[in-house]
Amino acid sequence: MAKGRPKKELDSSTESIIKEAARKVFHQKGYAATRTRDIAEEAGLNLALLNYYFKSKEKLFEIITFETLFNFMNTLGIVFHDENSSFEEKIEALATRYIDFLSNEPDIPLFIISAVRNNPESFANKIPIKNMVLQSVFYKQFLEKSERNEITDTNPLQLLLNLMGFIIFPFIAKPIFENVTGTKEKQFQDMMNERKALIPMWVKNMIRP
Amino acid sequence: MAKGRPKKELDSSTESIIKEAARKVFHQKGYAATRTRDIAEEAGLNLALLNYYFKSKEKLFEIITFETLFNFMNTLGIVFHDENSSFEEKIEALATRYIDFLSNEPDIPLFIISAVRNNPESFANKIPIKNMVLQSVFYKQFLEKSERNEITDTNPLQLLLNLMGFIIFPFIAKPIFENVTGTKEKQFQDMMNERKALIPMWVKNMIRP
DNA sequence: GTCTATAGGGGGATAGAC
DNA sequence: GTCTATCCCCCTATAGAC
Repeated sequence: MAKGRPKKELDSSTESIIKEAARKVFHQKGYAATRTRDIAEEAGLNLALLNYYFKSKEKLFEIITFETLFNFMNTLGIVFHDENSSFEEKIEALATRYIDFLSNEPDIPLFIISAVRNNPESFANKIPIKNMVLQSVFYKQFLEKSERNEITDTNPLQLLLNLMGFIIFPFIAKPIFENVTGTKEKQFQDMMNERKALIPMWVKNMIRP
Repeated sequence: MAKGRPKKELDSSTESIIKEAARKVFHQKGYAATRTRDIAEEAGLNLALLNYYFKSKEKLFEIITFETLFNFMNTLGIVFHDENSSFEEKIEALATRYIDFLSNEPDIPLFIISAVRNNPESFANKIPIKNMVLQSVFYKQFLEKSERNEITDTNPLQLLLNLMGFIIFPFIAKPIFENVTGTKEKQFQDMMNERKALIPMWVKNMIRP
């Protein structure tokens, strides 16, 4: 375990150090506002090394964007395609996993949304997200429920939007929310953990009031 | 009506033209990614005029940010403080107004969120949003309902988060959503209009399942 | 591979003519 | 008030020493 080279990341090669630094800074500030100097400084390395390993700021950004997006969507894919869990279990798993994930990396939603917005076409081509959702076990389970009249005519796309909104929106709105309500970091986190149980309930009430 | 000078905007003074152009470009691309040259071009005017009227890119951005934020929060304030409407009516009014508003200006949520994120302290000082929510008629009506046991112990902050998420999240997620589901502009807009009636229902189910 | 030094270009801001 | 021309800094990228 100590000997076998780790399959990914966390090795201390210069390349990985730069990538980690780039990830951090890009996630925080987005493409336009980050300077390559910020990344070099964050990495504790010289600016010239970025170009040596990654050719340009843009290439480096593309790599980070792809990995971030893939990572994010993969979590969704794994849960959505699980043959051995019920519809309800999937919702609970999704809420729990993503809330834990986003609690550690709250900048990711805004980063992804901005990246896609600035480059919608490249996004569509790189990751087969369409299939990830519309051909998932989750989606099929929803349609089956609907056919068995266990659902009071709810548009599945509205449901999907709300489900993802329940999970993601608080992290996006966090800075404003904390300002408006006077909530502090810890309270916010408590609320997010509360939502792991609340979201499945809300979704249930939504499809079967 | 034609003679009385309009109280605000839409006059064709150079200053207003620049501001409108700045609003458009800043909303679309954010601070870091817009060049003052973009704004000048959008306005059909010379670059030097921006500095003549607004001193610097940063000052111009501050003005746009303040006005955008004020405008957005004001809509919320008006609805939340209405003494003559019920709790349920307020939710419906909020959904309808904001969905119409955001349908015309879908870039605003992301703009505001990014602006606040990059400058949280200046945000808190400029607009008394805290009072706007926590001392609103809306909030009081919620607490009264809660005391009369018309609500099955729902955290008001969770409700607030969900209500705003129902309205705002779709517009933030729009580029990704359209990609993932293959939805087109018109379908998306139909879904948003559908939500004007759905949101009050969802909220109702949330506090009284 | 890693550094220092610098080229090269872009973008915010201003001088000065009209 | 509005324009053209230009300054000058900052940032990305690269050349070249070690």
